[in-house]
Amino acid sequence: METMNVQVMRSLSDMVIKKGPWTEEEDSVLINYVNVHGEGHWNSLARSSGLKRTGKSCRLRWFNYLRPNVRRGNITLQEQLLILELHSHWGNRWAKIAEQLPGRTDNEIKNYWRTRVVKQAKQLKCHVNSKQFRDALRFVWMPRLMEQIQASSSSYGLDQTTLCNTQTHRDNSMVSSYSSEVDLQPPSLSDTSITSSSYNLIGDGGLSTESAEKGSIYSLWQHWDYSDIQAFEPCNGFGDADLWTDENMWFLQQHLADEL
DNA sequence: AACATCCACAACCGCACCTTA
DNA sequence: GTAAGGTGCGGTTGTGGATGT
Repeated sequence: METMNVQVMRSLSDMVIKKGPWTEEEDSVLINYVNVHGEGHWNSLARSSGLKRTGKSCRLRWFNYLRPNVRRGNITLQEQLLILELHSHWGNRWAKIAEQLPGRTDNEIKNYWRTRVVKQAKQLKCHVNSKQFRDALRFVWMPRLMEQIQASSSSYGLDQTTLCNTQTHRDNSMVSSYSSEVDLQPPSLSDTSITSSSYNLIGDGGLSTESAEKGSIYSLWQHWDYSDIQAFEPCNGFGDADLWTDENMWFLQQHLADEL
C-alpha cells in the first residue's frame, strides 16, 4: 500500500511543471536537444527531453535567449530610433518590429518600450499613446536622435557617407517632405516651433509595410550596413549613450509646454 | 549595515490563429 | 465542419541587482 503511494507521489512529481528562471543544466539540455532535432514541436520536446517545462516555456527560452545570433545588451541609438519609428506605424506589434532589428527579440523591444518610453511619458504627465506625446517623439525626439547618431558617427570615425548614401541610394519616390532636413540637417534644436509640415516623417496613414518604408527612417535603416550597427556596441561607449537625459527631458517639456 | 524602493529584464499567462486528423 | 493540439503574440508579473535612505 505504502509502495503504491510512493509510486503515485513519484509520478505526480514527474508531472510537476517547473517555473521560474532556467538553470544552466536546463539550458544545455535544451540546446543539445534543438541541435539534434531542430526547432519546433516544442510540446513533444518538453516531454521527451526530460525538461520539466512546458513547450511554450522551452520555445520562449530558445527564441529569447539561447538561439544563435540573439543580440543582447544595450539598445543602440539607431535601434531606438527605428523602434520609435516603427512603433509609430505598427503600434504594439512587437514581433513585427523585432523583424526589422536583427537579433533583437520582441520581448526585448517590448521591455525597452515599457521601461524607457512609457516611463518618460509618465514623467511628462501624458499618455504614451496621446497625440501630444507621439508628436513630441516624432518632431522632437527622433530628430534629436538623428543628430546624436550623426554626431557619434563622425566622432567614432564612421564615414558620413554611410548616412549620406541613404540619400543617394534612396528611391526617388521616397523623396517627400521628409528628406534632407531629417537625414542630415535637423533644424536647430533651439527652434521649438517645429511643425508637422516641416517634419512629416510618417504621416497618419495606415500601417502597411509599404507605407512604413516610404519616406521614413525605415528606409534609412534598410541602407545601414549591419556592421555599422555593430560599431555602436557598448564597448565603444556609444551604446551607453542615453536618449533620456535631463537636457532632453527639459527640451521635450519645453516643446510640450509650447504646444499647450 | 539594514532596509526600502526602483529598475530592467526574464518568464509566465491568456488568447487567437493555424494545422491536422 | 470541427475538435484538439501546436504555435505565436501581446500583456502582465516575478525576480534579482542597483541605488537611495
